[in-house]
This record gives sequence, structure tokens and C-alpha cells, in this order.
Amino acid sequence: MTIKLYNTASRRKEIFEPLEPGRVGMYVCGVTVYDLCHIGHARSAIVFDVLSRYLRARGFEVTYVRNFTDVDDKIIERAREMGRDPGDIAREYIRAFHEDMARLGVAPADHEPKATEHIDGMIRMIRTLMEKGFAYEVDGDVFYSIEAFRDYGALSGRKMEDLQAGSRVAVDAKKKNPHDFALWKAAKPGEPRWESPWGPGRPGWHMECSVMSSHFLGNTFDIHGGGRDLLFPHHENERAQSIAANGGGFARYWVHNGFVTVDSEKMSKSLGNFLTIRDALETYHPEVLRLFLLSKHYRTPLDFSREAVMDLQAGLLRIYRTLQRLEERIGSPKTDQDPTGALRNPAEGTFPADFVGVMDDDLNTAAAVGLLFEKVREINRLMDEGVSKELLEKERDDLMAAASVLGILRESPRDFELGLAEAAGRLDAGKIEDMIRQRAEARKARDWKTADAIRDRLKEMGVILEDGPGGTTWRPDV
RNA sequence: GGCGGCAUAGCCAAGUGGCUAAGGCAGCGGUCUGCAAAACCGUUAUUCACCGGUUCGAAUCCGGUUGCCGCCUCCA
Repeated sequence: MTIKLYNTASRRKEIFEPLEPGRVGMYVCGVTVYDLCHIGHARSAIVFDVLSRYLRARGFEVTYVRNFTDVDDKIIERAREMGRDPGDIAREYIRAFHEDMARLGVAPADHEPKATEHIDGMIRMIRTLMEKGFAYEVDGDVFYSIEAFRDYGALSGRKMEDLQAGSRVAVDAKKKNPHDFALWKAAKPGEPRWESPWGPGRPGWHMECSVMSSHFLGNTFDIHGGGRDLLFPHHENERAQSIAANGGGFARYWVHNGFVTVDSEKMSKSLGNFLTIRDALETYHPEVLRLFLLSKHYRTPLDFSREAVMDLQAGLLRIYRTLQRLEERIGSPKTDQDPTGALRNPAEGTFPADFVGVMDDDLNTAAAVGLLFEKVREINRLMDEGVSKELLEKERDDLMAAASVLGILRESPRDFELGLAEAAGRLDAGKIEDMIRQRAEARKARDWKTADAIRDRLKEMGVILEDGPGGTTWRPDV
């Protein structure tokens, strides 16, 4: 079986073959750290987290690089507004990013370089571009000349004429061509600065990704990812710089995730319709959010709404209830083995093979989630039929293999339910158990009226009772 | 203006040439239960925005229409 990925550069799905068999180099554009991240950032981070997990589960050795843009106009502007040091702002939001990602279960990348750590490399690259005739300096600014790069526009599928026709940007008189872009920006008073052959200044935005990707992955590497909005101009420019300066092919597969929208409109700072990860986690359990963001194919826009998220929550809860039942029957899962082992060489017609089949097809997590639910129904059926412990263990291992690639089902079932309840309000376990005892006495006396009244009262408190052969248990009404 | 994407049941969402159009949520009927809850079983799109065309055969390919969205400017 082979993995297929949609390559934005060719606008079609392609069979994925890494440059070096068995090894994958993957670079994903991270965030500019001037504010808290919103759930659009979360989608991107989660999609590429799943891609790296999946590639590893399929036996590839992955080197995953995700950068931080920690020097940039927006950071400088924010610092000025707040009367603070730009470096402090960047550090603060890098910390916030790590906290948010940890809560969402997004694993750290193998390398998380910051732009400011690679200024020397950027200066070297700019010098090379000037020597090769791709860049020119004007009053301490250095620009890339897009006309010098014949292939400019090939990645995003644009023609230079089209670009000019729609341009609304105020043209910088220093530029030879309005779409030339800054490689180096001369520092204005009070701005962060580094010494360079063109005087003090800072790098343009696109430089960092070119330099850091080649530093960690080489001049030609396998996967370059990011949000769809980065395709132009950011990725087009990165590519133009890198190929012009280094030769090589730069990224071989370009993978772009779609946006999170609200009321069908892109979530963005300028529209003011964004929801930060933090705010979302006040209301929704991290795994609910994660499953929601994976419930639609990564390339299509995903509309965020409370109803849609809560629907997924109901579904995830059902999966956890099945895990709870399993635990009661066959005990807790073993934790000392690689959960994804079942995906390595799955036998045809089995659940792991089906899962691999849909994931191989351009990371179809939506279909994968569907398979997960089918498997859950089957496991419940098997438990109703009373099959052997060995079979149930096998079934659970298969389920957990898929779940671990998606990064869900990481909690104990009880913790998950209580976690949901925490968002809805706190429950007093002692009082609840007291009332359950009273109800048990009433039931013993066949006083159904009293028993039902107590149950109703608990329901109002947000507690659901379940009478089973082993007595009554309770769970939060979520 | 240029380029691109999307339109599948009450809602969310897979499926891109051929068995009965996945799955989730919600609803309804049933099994189980003192009654519930949970779980399971059954059920809910003769039809895939609309109009043409290609084909033995299309939700899937082609042309057109409508609607929504994105990129072209910092943006995941």
C-alpha cells in the first residue's frame, strides 16, 4: 500500500515517495508570535501532527521541523503599543503556544527553530542571491527580483500579468517590480536590528523558512506544509529564494490545510471573529476539539459552530463509554507497547487495513473517524454477545492504534466524563452518593415513586443514574 | 478584474465512473429494564444545487447556470 498526498504544486494527488527511502523530512510554517493562537492555528498544528504520527506509524523515520517567527512587523507593532520589548512578547507567546499545543495533544516537532537564531544564515543566503543576480539593494533594504526567477508563480499557479492587474498594495517606489519582496529591511529607530553588509536591519519574513528548512532538511526535502493562505505569496517567495540561491528542488510535496470558518467566513484577526484555543478549551474538552477538527478532510474549509462541536462530543462520549465497558470486562489496556504496531503490516480486510487505506488516501481523517465509530459499534455488539477476553483485547488494540494516530482516547473513560462535567459545572460526589443510597433503600422497599423522585432531582443537578446488575452508578449529564 | 475551491438526508460529513450513496448527531420503532439510563437491532437521501452533454452505466467526467467561500495585502 502506498501513501498518496495532494500536492498543491501539481494540483493533484500524488504517490508519496520520499527522497530517501524510509525517511521523511517535513517542514511546516509555524506561527508569528505576537498574540494567542486561535483554533485555525490549532487545525493546522493538529493536521500536521497527525501527518507526522501517521508517517511514523507506517514505518517512516520522520524529521519534523516547525518554526516560530519571532521577529516581524506585527511583533514590533505590538511591543510598541504595549511599551514592551519585542523579544519579551515573542517569548511570552511561544510559551503560550507550547501550553496550548500540550493541552491539544500536539506533540512537539523535532526541531522548533526561531527566526532570530538563524540571522547569520539568512544574511549568507541574501548575499548569495545578490551575487547570483536575484537581489538588489536600495538604501539598506534588499529586495528579491521576481523577474530574475523564470519559474516565479509556478507553485501557486499565477501569472505575473494577473498579479499586476489586481494589485491593491501601495507600491514601494524602491522596488523595480511591485511584486519584488523584501529580503532584508533596514531598521528604523527603535526597532530590533542585526548588523549586515547592508547596514543594521532585520530579515524579511520569507527568508527564515528558506534558511531553516535547508539547515535542518537540506536543499531538497519531502514535505512542506502550512495553511492555504500561505501559498501566496509566502511559499511562492520561499521557493523562489531557495531554488535561486541553493539550487535543488526545495519542497517536493506541498501540503496546505483549509481554514476554520465561522458562519462560513474565514476566522481572522481583522474580522474579529476568531476564537482562541484557550477560550475554546474553557468550553470544550481538548479531545472533543481535536476530533472536531479532524472530522472533515484537511483541505476543505471547516465551519466552526457550537452545535457541530457538541455533536462530536456526543460521539466521542459514546466511544469512551465503550472503553469503560471494556475496562470493566478485561481490565485496563497495557501501556508498555507501541499502540500503532497493528498498523505496520495489517492483513487485508481487517480494521487496521481499512484505517490505513483511508489514511493513505491523502490523510482522510474524516473517513477514518467513520471507521472508528463502526469499530466501536462492533465492539459493543461483541460484548453483548459475550465473546472471549482475547478477542476483546485484540479489538481494543486495533481501536487504540487508530486512535493514537489521531491523538484521541488518551484519557481514562472516567476522567474524560468528569472533564466534560468540569466545563459544565462542578458536582458534589459525596452528596450524589448519599442520594443514591437513599434511592436504593426506596427501591428495595419497591417505593418507585420516591426512587424516581430522587432520580429526577439528580437529573436536575446534572447527574444521570444507571442501574446495572452490580448496583447503581452515576455519570455527569453531558 | 485574474486565479482557485465548495454545493451529498433535519444538522455535521465520507464517497470522484459500476455491488444496497460510509459514519456521527438528532428523531422514530423494538430488545433489555419496576420505570429509566446505557448498549444493541431496525428505520430516516430511488437520490447527490440546477440545466444540458459524453457513456452500456455519473453524485463521480465535460460544458453552462445559480449560490457560497478563499487567494491576489499581514494571516494557519
